Amino acid sequence: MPQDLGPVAGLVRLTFLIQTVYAEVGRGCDLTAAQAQLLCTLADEPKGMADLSRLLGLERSSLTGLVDRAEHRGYVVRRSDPSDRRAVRVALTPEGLTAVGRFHDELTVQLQSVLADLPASERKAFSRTLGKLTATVPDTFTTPV
Amino acid sequence: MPQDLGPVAGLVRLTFLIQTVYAEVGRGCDLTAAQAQLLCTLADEPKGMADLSRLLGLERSSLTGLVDRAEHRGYVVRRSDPSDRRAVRVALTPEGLTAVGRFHDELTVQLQSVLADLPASERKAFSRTLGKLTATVPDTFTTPV
DNA sequence: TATTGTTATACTCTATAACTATA
DNA sequence: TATAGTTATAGAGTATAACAATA
Repeated sequence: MPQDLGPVAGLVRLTFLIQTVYAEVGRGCDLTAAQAQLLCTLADEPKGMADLSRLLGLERSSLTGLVDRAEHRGYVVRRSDPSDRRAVRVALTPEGLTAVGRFHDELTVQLQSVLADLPASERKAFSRTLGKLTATVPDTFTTPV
Repeated sequence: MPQDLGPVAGLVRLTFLIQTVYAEVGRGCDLTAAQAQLLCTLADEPKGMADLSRLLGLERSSLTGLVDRAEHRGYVVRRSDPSDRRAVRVALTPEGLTAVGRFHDELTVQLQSVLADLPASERKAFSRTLGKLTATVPDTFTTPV
């Protein structure tokens, strides 16, 4: 019965489902969704506020508070950028790295279980299509270093 | 290059993409994402606060404020439930129906364009898989009456 | 002048806990 | 007692506008 609602409704429903899982896993790691996304974005390397603004799609002023709170919780630090005295580099602390590692692992488990009932061939085809659709989306789920 | 990140990363990226489109379309209709979801959930028929709480995955107390703001903007009204004097029925106003119609149409256009580059057969297979994955997700994107 | 980031402000969203009224 | 909904409170997220410092 829910099969023929069309791809658009399917996209909306899938997004709702993944958001819910994302938020639940975050809560289990004591992270809000926004914080988890921030930490994931920093998983590969430190970034400036302007980079983060572009990658996360947030205004720089919104980011100030987000980074403030993450810093206050000990997950990130602001470092000065030696090559530009206006800029800061936001980097994960060891605690931040641990948190994002846990988040990444648990989210992987949960999302794999969302896909678990699909036949392997269908999962593979689905994955390939996902890759096409998101080719231009910034990667906010890199495996932490 | 982004094709072989695996299905889990693909799901996260797709969700990020759809959320962004959802929020942008909402802004174009002067609706936040939460408000748009509320109105979409009411598109088929009025519902009580407890129903909405379950469908949207929000605490009833959170919903009070969400409905307050939507009511203040003229999109919904609270009506008393003749069969239970504790309960209210939240219903779309004509303005709310118009707003959700505009939102639904524009989101449909934008999401169709996300899928537009897929070959028809691939889009069909993708849609079918979406249906399977979201069979248990409450429908928050019914076509408005 | 343009860019980097912050501050000030306001609004929205959400949760927990305590409450009222009705079933 | 259990359920429907609200209030009080607090914290988080986000945007716009104005600003300071540096490029």
